[in-house]
Amino acid sequence: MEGSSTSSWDETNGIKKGPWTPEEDQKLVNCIQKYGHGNWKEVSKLAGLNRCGKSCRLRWTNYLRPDIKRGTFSEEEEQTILELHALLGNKWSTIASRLPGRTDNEIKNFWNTHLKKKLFRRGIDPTTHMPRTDNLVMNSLANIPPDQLLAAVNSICINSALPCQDSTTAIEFAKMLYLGNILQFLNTSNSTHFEQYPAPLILDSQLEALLYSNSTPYTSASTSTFPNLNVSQTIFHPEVEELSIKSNRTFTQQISDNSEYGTSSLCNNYSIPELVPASSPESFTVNTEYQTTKGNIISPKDQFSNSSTSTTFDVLGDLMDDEASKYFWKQVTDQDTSL
DNA sequence: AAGCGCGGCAACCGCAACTAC
DNA sequence: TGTAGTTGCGGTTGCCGCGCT
Repeated sequence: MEGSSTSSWDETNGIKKGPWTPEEDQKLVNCIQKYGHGNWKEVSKLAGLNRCGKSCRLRWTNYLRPDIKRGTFSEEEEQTILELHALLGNKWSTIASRLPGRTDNEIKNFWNTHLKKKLFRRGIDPTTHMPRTDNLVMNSLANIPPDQLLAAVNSICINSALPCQDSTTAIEFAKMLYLGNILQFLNTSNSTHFEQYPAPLILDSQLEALLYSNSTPYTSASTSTFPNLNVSQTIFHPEVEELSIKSNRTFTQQISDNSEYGTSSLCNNYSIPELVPASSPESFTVNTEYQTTKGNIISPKDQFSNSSTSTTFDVLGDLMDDEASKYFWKQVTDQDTSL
């Protein structure tokens, strides 16, 4: 690598590469303060640096410029980056021009190391800013009629329990809430309103605390509403019940509060945009051809692998139980609350 | 204490766009 | 109009520090 002491020199041109020393920085700053930076090749010469002009420019613009703001990104900056990236894509310099004191390189790094992962964990494809369809969750959801899926999620929210010690069941609950959020997103987003992101997961820190607290579960298992889901029904702990109901209201209320996206509207009109494949730029355009009443979501065969011959709850059951999805759901429960 | 793996970030590379002649 | 030089941009690399075992 160029950074090591032995490889910091371009053997063919005698040009130094790699990390800058404080002395080099000082030379460059002094030179630019004195002469400005019209021609970077000249700057390098005048400063007495054995660096190419390009390297000098990079060092100045990304590190030495006096107006550079360093440190962690604020919430506002983060939001701006998300919004601009949804609109512009990887136009880092353009995004940087909207964030005073931030460089394109800094924003790019921040995106690649933090924001991309953050969106990914929220079930959003970082490239398209649309719900991800590259996983089992979305593939399975695509084959479930929206009204049945909505009913299923609502029913699960009402009928399921929140055991406090069993992490497996905690994951089960996370699945339900996650599905709810996906549905919520699908019903409130559209291709032109790029600022819209999924509402923060219902699985907030307060709920998480309850899920993982050491209190004894109120218990106990009875028949699940959904045979294939294997979700045990237990009696609510009063505190948990309150939160669960609140969570459920958060989900359903937002739908019913807005007549345009009301439950009836959802069920009758299927105002759910067609799912899009992950990471394909052309998928920015949301297909607005919706389903006919009671019909399955029709997805191109090359997009979704699951057959639609199974029942709603078979598919949902598979989704909930499939071993392959364990890692995904573990991530949801482990990391979503840190968003 | 040492080894290992991983994430963050500075810096480089290659290509495209721009400018001057 | 063609060419060479310069600048800007986005993708990629690899060092470094930190946490874990």
